[in-house]
Amino acid sequence: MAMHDVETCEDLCIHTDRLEKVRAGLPDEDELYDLAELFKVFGDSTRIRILYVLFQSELCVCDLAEALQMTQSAISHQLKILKQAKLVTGRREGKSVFYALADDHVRSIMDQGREHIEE
Amino acid sequence: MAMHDVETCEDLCIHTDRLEKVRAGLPDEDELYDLAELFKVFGDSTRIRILYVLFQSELCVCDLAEALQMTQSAISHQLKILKQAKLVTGRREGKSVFYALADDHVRSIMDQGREHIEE
DNA sequence: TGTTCATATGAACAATTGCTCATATGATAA
DNA sequence: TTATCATATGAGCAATTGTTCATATGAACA
Repeated sequence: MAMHDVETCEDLCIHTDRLEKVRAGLPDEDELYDLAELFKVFGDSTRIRILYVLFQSELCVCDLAEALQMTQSAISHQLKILKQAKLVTGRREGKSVFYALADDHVRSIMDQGREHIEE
Repeated sequence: MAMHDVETCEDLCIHTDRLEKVRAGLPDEDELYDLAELFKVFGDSTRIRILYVLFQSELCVCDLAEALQMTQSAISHQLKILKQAKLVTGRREGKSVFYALADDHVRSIMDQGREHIEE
């Protein structure tokens, strides 16, 4: 047999019919990338904790820092990421900025996650 | 006023009543950590693409590598992570190992994510 | 048995990430 | 205005992560 592409295994292993269907059914590359970026935001325990705290009450940055026993700066950096992902919203009130969950998707995504963990 | 804890902001900012309720309502530290770990698994576009491919058909490692145009080694490493998170299962058939989605949580978590992105 | 082939895995490296520290911004109050 | 206070942000660093490369494992078959 002649030399074949080193990136792929033997012909017997490749199920060409399946691969065609699979490629056709895949969403856009961009959409999958964005989806991964979204889950990356959920993939940090500090941010998860912030979101869970906001489930219960909107809070200012300072209160969040106190609740989670973390630096104001650390919280602020993470809030920026959460805001960019449209998971939280900020509302200015005097000197403080109060943060709250942006919508119900946040809650349902996290609920699904917990269900999976509990098996 | 006497010197106060530099880690917290002024007393006026701390909403003690809210903080107490919030702390009481938080899930275990461990559970939140595990949840973040789960989302971390979804937070990579290679793994997201693997999962989407497996939505449509179970495939062996070699086929996955071909479908996503990636090294067998890279795919294998990622499959290990997906398997540890119980998102996929492996089934040996001769020399090949066929991977499939572990359960329906995977699909619903990703659907929720896509809904959020589409706004 | 020994060979082949699909898969798994350890080490190494580059890229990314979360925190800290210092400082900037921007609103409030004197 | 100037001072104060809550928040935002840039630079730097340590830790984590995804890929590659080389090699190990383990099942099938001669």
